[in-house]
Amino acid sequence: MPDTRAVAPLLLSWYDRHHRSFPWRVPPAEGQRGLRAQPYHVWLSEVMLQQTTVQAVMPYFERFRTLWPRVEDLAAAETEDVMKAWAGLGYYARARNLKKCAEAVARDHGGRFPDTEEGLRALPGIGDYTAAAVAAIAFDRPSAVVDGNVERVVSRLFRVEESLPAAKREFRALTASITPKERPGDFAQAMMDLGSTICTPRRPVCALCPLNGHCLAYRTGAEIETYPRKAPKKEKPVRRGAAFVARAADGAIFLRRRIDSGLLGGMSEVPSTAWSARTDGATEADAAPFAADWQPCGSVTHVFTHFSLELTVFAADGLEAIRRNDGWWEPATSLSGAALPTVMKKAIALAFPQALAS
DNA sequence: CATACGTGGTT
DNA sequence: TAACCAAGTAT
Repeated sequence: MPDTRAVAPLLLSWYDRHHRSFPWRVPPAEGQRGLRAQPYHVWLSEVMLQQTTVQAVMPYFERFRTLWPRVEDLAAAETEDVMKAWAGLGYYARARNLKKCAEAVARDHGGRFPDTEEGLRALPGIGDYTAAAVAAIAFDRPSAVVDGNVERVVSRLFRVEESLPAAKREFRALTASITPKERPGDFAQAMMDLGSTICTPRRPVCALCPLNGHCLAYRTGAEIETYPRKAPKKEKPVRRGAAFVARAADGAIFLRRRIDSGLLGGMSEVPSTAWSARTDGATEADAAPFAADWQPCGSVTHVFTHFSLELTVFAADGLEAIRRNDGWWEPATSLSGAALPTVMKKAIALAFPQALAS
């Protein structure tokens, strides 16, 4: 077994020299002087970073912080504006829960985030990972912060043979065994930095790792890339459907709002048929939301987490923007700022290449 | 415990 | 290029 006491000092020393800088972070030197990142910023960044890359998150984080500087501002915002600001980041339940969480903090906690893992865990959109991360980073709690990076580091450090997701409990216990009471927030961020820059999924740079002297997988000559062990994945089915992009004479595009639950919940869309597993290849101009001169203009493919979608796109142009109760005509000038998920932007761009240029 | 839930980048 | 991956959560 690795010497669990030796890990944290080595890792923190490495972090002091090699930490990455982000808008939501406080550098370790300032942390040592007692400065802490704002819980609101830590929480916002952690939610955005769930299953999402730092690069993708960066502009969204800055945008949210500008639009809503405090959690009370976010709590008071229009949900539709939050969805618009989140559009393109994916996993839209996060945006809905983000708003609910802000409201709960403002209403039930006087605008202050709970400072314990348990208190945080009870809020919408905050699970085991985020509760532990916010508790450690914002409130100096020695919680076991386990994300995908940490699972990878720990699985190699201790050469864990059990597969994910069954190994979750073991990873949590092992992480707790190396988490220090001093600087737990820096330790958590250091583990994640190590996982994303040194202990990478493929081609890890073990020669530069501050923990290589204690890493069981490294010391025993194991095939390091094969950790963590994972259960085999299921293959993605293909679903098909049709989308109808209607443009008025003034350039407005007809949009609808999807129901709050399920895929792309609460986001905007162009009228579409259901997405089925049907493979007969029929076109369905007759499934259009209203009568018009619908012209087929090709198809777009979009890959979701658990299926691929092939969307046949129909377009109609120069329509009279008659008022309808099942949607609205989004003006050309505001279309690019609408709450449109990427798949819908693809469909609109195929029908009218300049529509989203704005 | 398994499944639903986005998107864009990398290999 | 198909596969894999990225700071997970809710049900």
